[in-house]
Parts: sequence; structure tokens; C-alpha cells
Amino acid sequence: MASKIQTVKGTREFYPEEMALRNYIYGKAGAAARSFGYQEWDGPFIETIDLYAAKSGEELVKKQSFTFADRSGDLVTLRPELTPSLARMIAAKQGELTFPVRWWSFGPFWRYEQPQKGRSREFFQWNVDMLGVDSPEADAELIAIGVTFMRSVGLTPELASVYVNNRRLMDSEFDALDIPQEKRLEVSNMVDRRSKMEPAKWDTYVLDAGISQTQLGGLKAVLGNFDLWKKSDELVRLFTALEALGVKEYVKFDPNIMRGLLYYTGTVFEAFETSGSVRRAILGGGRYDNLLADVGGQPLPAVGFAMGDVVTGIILQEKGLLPEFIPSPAPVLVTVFDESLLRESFALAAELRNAGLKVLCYPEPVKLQKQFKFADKMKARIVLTLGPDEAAKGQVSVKNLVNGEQVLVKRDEVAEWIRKILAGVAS
RNA sequence: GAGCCUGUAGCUCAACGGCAGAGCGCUACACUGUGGCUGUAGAUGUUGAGGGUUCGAAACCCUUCAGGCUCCCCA
Repeated sequence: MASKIQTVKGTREFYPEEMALRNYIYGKAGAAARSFGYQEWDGPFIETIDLYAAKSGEELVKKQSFTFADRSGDLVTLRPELTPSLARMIAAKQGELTFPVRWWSFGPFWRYEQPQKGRSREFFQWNVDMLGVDSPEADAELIAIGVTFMRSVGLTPELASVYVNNRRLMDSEFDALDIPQEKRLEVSNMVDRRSKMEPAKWDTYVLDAGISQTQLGGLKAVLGNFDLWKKSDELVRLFTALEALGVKEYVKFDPNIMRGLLYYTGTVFEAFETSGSVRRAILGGGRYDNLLADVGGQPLPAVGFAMGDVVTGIILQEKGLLPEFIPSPAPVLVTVFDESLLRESFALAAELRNAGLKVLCYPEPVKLQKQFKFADKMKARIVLTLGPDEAAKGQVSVKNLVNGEQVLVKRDEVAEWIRKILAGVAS
């Protein structure tokens, strides 16, 4: 055999089983968003690099994007995230859209990173955003949509939680500790990393960054204070709204959640699986009130989150929460007895499809044994045989593969029989 | 960008310097008008790729590709 051409590193191939999982996540995500009245939308998969260069970090644009020159020499990028496209599209129609805008999307994204557990270079992401409202109640709605998804796939509050913090609250705490503005990005990143490090190591790490012993003590007090939310009016309102929305049991305040500083201006949140076997967030998001103005639109408050399909799929798999994806393409298979009866079998299959049934027809006259084995592999529940005997009497043999019973049925009653058998068989 | 580990039959893995194997799956037959279960027989292959050491390499060394786990990063 010639040398195999390999897949591009970090891409994934979706055989029918994987496709079923992807569609399952897509279906549950869409259902959660639609139940809140959100509309599905999408942007281009390819964008100019300028879209991201404007507001995304150097790291992203230069090292983690799939960027290449098209045939005219222009630099184009496979989209690494959706929010800049959203901001542009909203800005373009800002005068004619009815706010608040509530949109969701599910599609492919690309990032040039080292593939590892929970991370590939090509992945699917569910994005949900609300634009035009600046209220903690809007934040609560977004969290509730995420929780609705988690609930619908069987992630109970014991298995997964949403951890919430607020950037403005943290800023005022940093003020109180006299942590200078220019050090806040670094400090925030260190807070983000804290859960992954040994406590003693983290202390020296922070001190090395020029934070005083007193500030460190204060910082640790803040990060260990899980009642801190009571000082934030926004968070108090958020939790009240979460309770009203019936999702409070999933949500916990955690001052260690930072999510970087790129867009986020207020509430930030991340969902994690509680046992921590997958250390990556299931979903994450927050409020980004400055983004529209940053891309040239009128100022517009916004809140949103994104969820990746890779981490979600791993967690559902590890927790045994995935339903059994029956890859059966059709419950009925029509065999082909021999060359002379091939046309009759095809015609029978067509009749049944017109009657609304999903029907596989074997495409060539091979041994019936082989066709039955194929039916079994395809998890068909009924096999129809139209041989010389049946053809002579205008009948069809209908075999129930689940209990092994076979009956002769008049051809024009076959569809009815099939429906009866399918209705009688559990699942 | 850095470190460590792993690539052997379609799949899961064994052989660890001396004839490349097992289980599952696959194919055929028993059963030429009927699947699952059973029995019998059969085929698995450039040991990821390329180079080197050696009388001899799947094994040891180098390079490369891919995957995994970390660091980094996480829009």
C-alpha cells in the first residue's frame, strides 16, 4: 500500500459514532439556548487577521492562529474565536437591531496549540451572548443557560459547578491592597494559576513579582474569603436572580476566578467538573462592556460565554452520562433474493419509504446469510425477504430480529406490520 | 517554545538482542431461503517512517512523524 497521508495535527475525524456525540452536544446546547429565546447565528470561518490584531493579544495572533496568505497575498485567519466577528456584525447593524440581542452559535474554531487532553487544534464551540443590557440579572440569565445545558446532559450540582467572581470587586480589593495598576495583569494571571501550584511555591512566585509580604497576606485573605461577594452589590443581585431562575445550587462564588483581563469588565464565570479529573473549564464567560466601542461601534454592554465540545465530551464520557448512541441507520432491511427479484426488492423498499419508514435495501444479490448478518451488524430490527415463493403469492416474509419470529404478510400490509413490531419492541 | 512517556495484525496488547504471537474482530465451511450462539479451518504484518550499531534489531543509538502527560498559553 502506498504511504498513508496523515491527518493535519490536532484535527479530528468524525466517524458516525463521534458524529453522534457532536450532534448530541449540539442538540442539547441549542435546546438550552432556544428555551431562553436565543436565536442561532454564525459568522465566517475565515477572517482577516486585522479583526483579531485589533484587540486580541500578541500571543494569540502571532503564535496561536492559523494564518496564511491567500492567492492574492492577503493574510487570512481561520477564526480562533467568535466574539470579534460578533462585535463587527452587531456594530454593522447597530441601528436596526432590536436590543437586547440574544444570539447563540455552534461551529468550528482553530487554534495552533499543542494538542493534549481536552485540547485540539480544531474544535467546536458553543457561544451564547446577550448584548444591550448592563445588569447582573442579564449575567444570571447567561449562567442559567449554561446550567440548563449541564442539567440536560446529566451533570448534577454534585458533578459540576459554576464558579463566579466579579472583576470590579477584585479591582476594589486590589485598590485596598495598594497593588499598582501595572502589576494587576500579572497578579491576575498568578491568581488564575494558584489552584495549580503548591501553596509555598505560589507565595515565593508572588513575592518575586514585587508584591510585598503584607500585600501577599492581604491577597491570600481576599482569595480565601468566600463571603467577599456580599460586598458587591452586583454579585448580591446576581445571586438573587440565580435563585429566582432556579439554578443557584450550581453556582458558587470563588474569588480565585479571574479569566484574564482581555475583555472582561464585571462578572466572570467558569464551570468545572468537581472531581477535577479534567482540569480544564467546561465553559467560561463574563461581561465585556467595552468591546463594541473598541471595535468602532457605539458603546454597548454585553455578556456571554463559550463552551468547547472537547472537554464536554470527555467529561460526559468519563461520568458515563452519554446515552447509548444507536448507530442503526434504519430499523428495516430489505434483502435481495436474486438477480431476477432485485427490482422487486428495490420497489418494495421504495413503497415503504413512501409510507414514511427508514429502510435499508441490500444493493446486490448475495447469499441471504450474508444479508442477515449485515442486518444484524446494522442493528436493524426487521428483515424483509421477497423470494420466489413470496412473489408468487404477493407476500413478503417479515422477520423480527429481536425475537426471531417470522411471518408471511400481504405486500400491501407490510408497512402496517412493521409499525406494529416497532411499536411493540421496547426502546 | 521546553521536558518526560508511547507507536507491533482492523482493535487491545505480548514478545525486550536470536523463527513476530495471543485474545477480540475478519473470511470460509458446518447451515447452497435466514442474523445473534456454537464448532472447525484460514488470512492477518515493510514492528509509524528514515538512517546507524551488530553475525543477527520490534528491542540498542540518532533523526523524523504522530499520539499521550506536564510546563507555557488559554481569546
